[in-house]
Amino acid sequence: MRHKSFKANRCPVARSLDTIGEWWSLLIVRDALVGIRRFSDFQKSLGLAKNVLSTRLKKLVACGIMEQVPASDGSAYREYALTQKGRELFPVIVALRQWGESYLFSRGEKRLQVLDKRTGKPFRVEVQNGKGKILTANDLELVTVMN
Amino acid sequence: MRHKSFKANRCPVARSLDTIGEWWSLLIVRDALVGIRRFSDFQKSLGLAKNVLSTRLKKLVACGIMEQVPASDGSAYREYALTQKGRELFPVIVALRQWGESYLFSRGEKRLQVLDKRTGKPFRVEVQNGKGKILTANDLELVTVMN
DNA sequence: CGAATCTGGTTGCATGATGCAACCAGTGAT
DNA sequence: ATCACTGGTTGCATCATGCAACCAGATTCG
Repeated sequence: MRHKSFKANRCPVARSLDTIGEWWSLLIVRDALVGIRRFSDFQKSLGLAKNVLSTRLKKLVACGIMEQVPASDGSAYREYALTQKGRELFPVIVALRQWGESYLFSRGEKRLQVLDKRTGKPFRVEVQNGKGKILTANDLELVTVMN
Repeated sequence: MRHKSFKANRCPVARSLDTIGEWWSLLIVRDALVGIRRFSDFQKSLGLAKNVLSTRLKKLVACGIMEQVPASDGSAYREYALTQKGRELFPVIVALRQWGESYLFSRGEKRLQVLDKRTGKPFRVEVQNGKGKILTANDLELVTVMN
């Protein structure tokens, strides 16, 4: 049985997961964010089966997160590049990274990190209200709105 | 063949997805964040098979994201509550929500939204460096650090 | 108190998704 | 001209998911 789709769900979180919640999808976006562009490089970096990579890339292209572009080295091959829609998954990746750093590494373990190119300092994500006040899970209230 | 585990991966994003990247897991956390606590309420809200819900909840408890606590109404039943580790997935959920709101709804479509309880205004997540400057995907550089 | 119902699951089964290996056409390098 | 690399596709075995049936203990109803 195919697993359920959340495409028609009213909740944006569910729709997002429907689009990029499959195994590997967000890791492909993560790799793309740090500059990986070619099929074989994604495969080497991620170590996933080629058929699955193929399926995932097709879906990412189909939903406008990535696009196929001519290779940057002038060869006849093509590369995969993030669209604006794909680049805006950046906060999702950073939020996952931040949580993983906090809770899933033991002391002394090596880990990869991203830094601000300019300052060399790590990133943070914060949830804020309009005024720049930092919010936590206790501050939320649920409503339905029209787009 | 069982799908690959990222438990030993150096990348925090991969480890996070290993922990909460399965179908339904983040939606369970989303529901828990807005106050759902009981098995049957999760099932009603999500519409997933009971055996899968059972499996997911067990895993979430096993990895310290949720815990079983006595029912708040004094009955003999037990409820599921988020731990601190679970509540700190809040920015991940908000980031997914924000992206979904931007890209996955047509004009005029109804959608659920979360608001700041106090001000009634929507949340935003922002990626910042230490100084409060807002960053995008172009500002990042990848390094390996020791914990 | 006894029966019905609700809660929180478990078990079996059919089907879809994933990983692996083999294969293949077009491109590029020698 | 040949040989390897790139970017896949196809087939197969196994695992995960959804669905339905079932079940034990707690609660409610009469």
